[in-house]
Amino acid sequence: MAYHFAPIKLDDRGHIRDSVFAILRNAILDKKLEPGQKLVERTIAEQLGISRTPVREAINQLVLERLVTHIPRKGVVVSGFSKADIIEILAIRTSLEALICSIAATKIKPRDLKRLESLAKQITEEHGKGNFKKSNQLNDKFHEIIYKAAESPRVYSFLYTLHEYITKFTQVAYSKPGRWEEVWVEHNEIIEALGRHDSSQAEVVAKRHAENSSKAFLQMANWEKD
Amino acid sequence: MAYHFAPIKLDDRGHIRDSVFAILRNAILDKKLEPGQKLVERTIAEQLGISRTPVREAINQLVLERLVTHIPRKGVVVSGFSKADIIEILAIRTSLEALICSIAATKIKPRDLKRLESLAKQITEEHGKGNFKKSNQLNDKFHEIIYKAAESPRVYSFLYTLHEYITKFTQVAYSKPGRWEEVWVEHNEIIEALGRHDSSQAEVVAKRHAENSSKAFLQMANWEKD
DNA sequence: GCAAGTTAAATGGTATACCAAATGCCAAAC
DNA sequence: GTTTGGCATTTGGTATACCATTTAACTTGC
Repeated sequence: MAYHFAPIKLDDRGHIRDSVFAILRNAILDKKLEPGQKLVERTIAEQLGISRTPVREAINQLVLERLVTHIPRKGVVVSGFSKADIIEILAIRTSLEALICSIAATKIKPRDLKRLESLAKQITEEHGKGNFKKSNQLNDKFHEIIYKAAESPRVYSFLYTLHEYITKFTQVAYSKPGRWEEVWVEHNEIIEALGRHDSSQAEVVAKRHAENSSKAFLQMANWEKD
Repeated sequence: MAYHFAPIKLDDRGHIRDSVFAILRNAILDKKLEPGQKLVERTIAEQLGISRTPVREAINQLVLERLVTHIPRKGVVVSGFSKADIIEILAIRTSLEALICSIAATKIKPRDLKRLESLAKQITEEHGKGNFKKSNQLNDKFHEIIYKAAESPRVYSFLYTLHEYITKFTQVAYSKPGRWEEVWVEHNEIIEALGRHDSSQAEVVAKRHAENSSKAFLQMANWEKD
C-alpha cells in the first residue's frame, strides 16, 4: 500500500525534476503505485532526500500527462486507466500513426526506405528465431524511422508518449499467434506506399496496421475493470 | 521590445500559477510577446507583484505546450510559429476531428442531434445577416457539442488546445467568400452521418470538413515567414 | 454517552533564501 | 592596444520558511 523511494543519486548533471518525473512515471506505469494512491509532496521529497520543489514540478508534469489527478484540497492521486481509457489511447495512436505516415510519404528519403526494408526483414527473422524481445525492439525502431521522416515534432512527441503508455503501462507480452505474419505483410504495404510517395495509400495502410495492432493488443490484454 | 505586465489581482481564489499561465499564454497568442523574446522569471514576477514560484510553474506549462522554448543556460524564449508549424497543427486537428466525430457517431444522443440541427441553421442565418462574429461563436458551439458527445477526454483536450492556437494565435477574420455555403452543406453531412450512427461515414465527412476549413484558412492567412 | 466547538496536525500554495553555472565587464600585464 | 584572468552580475535550480485551509481528534458541556 505504502510507497517508498530510495534516495536519489545526484551524480548526474541533469535536473532533479526530470529524474523525479522519470521515477514517478515509471512507478505508475509499472504499477508500483496503485491507482487511487495519494502522492504527498513532502513524503516523496523526504524519501528521495531532496526538497519539495523538484517533486512539485515533476508532479505537475504528471498531472498534464493525466497520469495523476489533482483533486482540489485533497492532493494528487494516481489515475486509474480504465478499458475506455486504453481504447481512447489506441484510437488516438491509430489516427496519428495514419497521419504521420501520410506526411512521411511526402518527405521520406531513399536511405530511410532502405533501412525500413532491412528492418522489416530482420523483424520477421528475429521473431522466427524466437527472439521476441529483439523483434519488438526492431519493430519500435521501424516505426521510429517513419516518425522521424515526417519531421513533425508535435505528432512525434504525442506518438512517443502514447507508445510508452501502451507498451509500459500494460505489460502485455505483445504477441498474438499469427500476428507477426500479418505484421510482415503490413510493413511491406507501408514501405511500398512510402516508396511511391503515395500519401493517401500510406495513410490507409498505416491506419489498418495500427487498427490491427490495437485489436491484437486488446485481445491479449484481458481487462477486468471497466 | 520590452514586455511589461500589470500587477496581478489576487481577488480570485484560483491559483496564481493559472492566472500567470493565462496571462503569458494570451500575451504570446496575441503577439504581445514576440518570438525570440526572452522571458525572465524574476522580471515577470516583479512586474506581476508576486514571487518567482508561480511564474516558474506557468512557464513550465508553456514549455510543455511548446509556446516557449527552453534553451539550456539561456533561459526561455517565445517560440515562433512557422508556416510548417501551422500546417502541422491543422493536420493534427483534421485527424483528431475525424476521430472524435467517428466516436461521437456511436454515442450521440437525439437531444444533441437536435441541437446540432438547430445550430447549423442558426449559423447560416447569422452569417446571412452579416453577424460574422456570432456565426463563428455558434460554429464553435457546434463542434463543441460533437466533441463532448464523444466522451473522449484526451481527444477533447487536445482539440481544445489546438482550436485556441488556430483561432487566437492567427487573427484571421476567418471567412473566405463562399466558404460558409460549403460549411452549411458539410455540417448537414456530418449531422446526417451522426444521426445514422455511421462511424466511418462520420469520419469521412468530418475529415473533409476539417480539410476544407484548413485550406480556406491557409488561403486567408498570408504567411510571410518560412 | 453524545454532540458541538476548538485546536492541532497535515498538506498544498506561495514567498524567499541560497547556490552554482555562465556571461560580461574591467583591470592589469604584456 | 590587446589579451587574459578574475570578479561581479545575471539567472535558473533547489531548498526552506511561511501561510491558509482542511481534516480530524479531543475536550467539554449537555
